[in-house]
Amino acid sequence: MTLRLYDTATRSVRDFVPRVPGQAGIYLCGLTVQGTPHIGHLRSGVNYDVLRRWLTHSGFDVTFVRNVTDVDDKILEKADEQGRPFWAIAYANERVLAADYASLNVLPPTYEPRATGHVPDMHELIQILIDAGHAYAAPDGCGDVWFDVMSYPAYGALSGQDPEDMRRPDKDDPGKRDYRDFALWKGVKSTEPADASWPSPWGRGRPGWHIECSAMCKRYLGDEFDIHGGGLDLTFPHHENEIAQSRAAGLGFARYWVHHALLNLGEAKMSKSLGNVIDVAAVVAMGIRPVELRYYLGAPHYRSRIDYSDDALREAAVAYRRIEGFVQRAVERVGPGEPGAVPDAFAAAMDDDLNTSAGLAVLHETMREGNTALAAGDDEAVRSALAAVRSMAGILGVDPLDGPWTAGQSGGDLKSVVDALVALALEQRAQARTRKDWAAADAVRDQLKNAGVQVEDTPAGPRWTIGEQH
RNA sequence: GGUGGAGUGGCCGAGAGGCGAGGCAACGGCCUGCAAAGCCGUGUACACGGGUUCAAAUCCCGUCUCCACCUCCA
Repeated sequence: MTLRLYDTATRSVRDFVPRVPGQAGIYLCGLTVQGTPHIGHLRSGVNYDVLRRWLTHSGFDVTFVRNVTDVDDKILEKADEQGRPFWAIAYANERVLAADYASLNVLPPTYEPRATGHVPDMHELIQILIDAGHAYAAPDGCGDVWFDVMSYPAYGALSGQDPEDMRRPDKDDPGKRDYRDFALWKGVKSTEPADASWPSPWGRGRPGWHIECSAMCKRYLGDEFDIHGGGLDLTFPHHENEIAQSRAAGLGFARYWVHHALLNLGEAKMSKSLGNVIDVAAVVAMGIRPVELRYYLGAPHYRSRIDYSDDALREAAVAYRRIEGFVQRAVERVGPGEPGAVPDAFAAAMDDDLNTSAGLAVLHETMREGNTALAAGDDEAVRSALAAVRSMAGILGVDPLDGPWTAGQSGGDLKSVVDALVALALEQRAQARTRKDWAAADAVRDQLKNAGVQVEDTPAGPRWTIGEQH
């Protein structure tokens, strides 16, 4: 079995053949840190984290690079509004992003380069393009450098756009030769802060948006690499421009283009400018834990649009708690064990363009067998179901026993104190039950419930959990 | 106007020519003092209108509705 991925460039599902056998280089367009992330942004991180985990599971040595765009028009705008340095704003937002990713168990990338740290790499690439006749500095000496779109015949191939059909903007930039040309380097303007510009052969300025990705791909993944990912909304112009720049500069660039669908809220994609935004904090305020949010974001296929709703999110949380419940009960019975091999059907689903929904169906079926084994007291079957469930959940990044959600959960001293108190209460309940004094027994259970402790009777005696049912 | 995509049972959500993915909810049953959890069973869904085919949710034609991109955007 080999992984098959949908490649935007060819509009087809293709076998994944790495450039170097056994290795995979992935570049994911990260965020422009002009604000704090919402859950739509986070979907991107989750989707590619699953791709990365699956490749790793499949035996690949994965180099995963996700950039941070830390200087752009909007960040400078915010800096101006707030009277703070642009870099302070960018970095603060980057920290929130990192914390959100961590809370969702999105693994840190192999490297996370920032645009501002790669200005010389960009200059190098821009000079190559100028020398090759694919770029030019604006004749008025303002410092802008433009890419000459019509000099690159394949322009539009990735996104299926015909340059002839492209809308002409209302106002043309006077420095451009053609309205389709895009900026490689932006000359500093008098209104912009001095600390947001860098020297260059064409005058002080800052990076055009697209060039940073081309430069960082080259630096960390080489002239040609395996997979370039990003949101569907980046296909044009961003990725189209990246290809044009890189190929025009003689680089092989990405061999596969993977785009994930967006998350909509109320008939439009979630975005700050529309104000239809939900972030991790808002989700947590609903009583949904980050792991449950991850399950929600990762369960639909990555190329399917998610129409966000509170109800769907809550439902996903319930589904996840079922998995968690099985794992807890199984662990109580046979111990955590180790994540084991993945069922063939799961592997087939994942190899089929990362069909996480079909994979989840396999997980649920395995879990049902595990529950049956639990009821039958077949420890061997419980062990193997647990191992399989854990490894499948692990690939999706939601193994209940592995992730930031397990940190501090054992609770140390507090846990043993609670354990003792609950045991005391359960002992009274047991005595009441022996007397068949159901009212007294149920009163104990109800009181525990009010305190946040759920009691369930099992063949092996009562077990209790804290605060999972809602 | 151009480009790409979507409309699946009460809800979420896979599938893409032929045995009803999976989850949530509901109902019936088993288990239980009761409950919870779990297990078993029940639903004949594929926007609409035509067509191709022995067979269509899946292919073709047309219609409607929606989304994304063509400007910054995960």
